[in-house]
Amino acid sequence: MLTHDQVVETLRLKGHRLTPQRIIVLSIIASGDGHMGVDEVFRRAKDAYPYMDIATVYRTLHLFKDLGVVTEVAIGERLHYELTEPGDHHHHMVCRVCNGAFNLSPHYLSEFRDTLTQEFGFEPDLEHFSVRGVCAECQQAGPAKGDRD
Amino acid sequence: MLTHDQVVETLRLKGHRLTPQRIIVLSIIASGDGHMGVDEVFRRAKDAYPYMDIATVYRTLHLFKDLGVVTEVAIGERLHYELTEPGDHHHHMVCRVCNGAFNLSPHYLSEFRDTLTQEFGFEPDLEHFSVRGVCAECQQAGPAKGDRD
DNA sequence: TCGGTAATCGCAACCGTTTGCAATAACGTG
DNA sequence: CACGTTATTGCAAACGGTTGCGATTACCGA
Repeated sequence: MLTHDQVVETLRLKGHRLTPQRIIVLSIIASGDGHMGVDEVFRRAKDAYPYMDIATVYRTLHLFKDLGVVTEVAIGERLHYELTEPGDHHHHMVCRVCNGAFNLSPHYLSEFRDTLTQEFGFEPDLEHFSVRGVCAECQQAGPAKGDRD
Repeated sequence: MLTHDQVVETLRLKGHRLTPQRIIVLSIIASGDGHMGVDEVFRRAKDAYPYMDIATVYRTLHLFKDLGVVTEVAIGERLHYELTEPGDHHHHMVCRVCNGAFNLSPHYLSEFRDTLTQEFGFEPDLEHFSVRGVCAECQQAGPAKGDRD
């Protein structure tokens, strides 16, 4: 997991300013133990700094994403964010029942990528690939209730 | 491709009403030669019937999707719709440069699905899978200009 | 053919997210 | 350390999409 200092360094290197708002958003994401929704980041950020605006949270998260500092994960319809783990690039399987996110090694996608490239010359964007479905646990717990959406 | 009568029959069977608005939306999608964005459906529908509301278009498209009459395709950030081709269930590769949508046989995904199921017990939702990327043509045309987004 | 009833509609308000803009403030330079 | 430049902010308006609601209307049965 990236350290606070590494993130600060990344900002400086790319010529971005180190504002209190960015530090707050960063520390909030770092303090969570996994992916976090925009609304939760905003709520906590506003606690820490009442003038914080939701637009700033969005802009900061997008900046961090572009810098590779945070990773975007689609949970249900909403995007969540987590600190990037350098050297542990992975995709996600997201359970539509419990909203749990499970890591998926890129290795499982390389075959698929190769097929598309070779068969169709199509170069897929798979960097932030995630696939929805139902995890093993929820399949055992849920089927009696009728496979509803 | 589904015929007008087949769609009407599907509506009746499930107890949905055959309103002018639904007929208009249906005929608009049927008249296009591929996927169509919500805004285009709305524009044409309003031409045909000026009171047409965007909410009605959305509700109608969602209904048609639930009934399996139309298929939803994610083009860029927006959803597009096309008449379902029964017996020709396929996925899409969508080019992020030209926004073209190319069909992808389910066969190319079955291996991926099996892997997830066997390795993780995860049952992925792949019915409306689509993958973004760059098509062969745009790769040849574009690289000189710098692989921008 | 004519109601009665519930599905559907148009409208307006709302949601989460993005964008334009003027005010603010981070940071390099002198 | 003070200054000027310019990225960044907070705010408000706009965006695409959804939802609640009262008015309308398709459809069934009499």
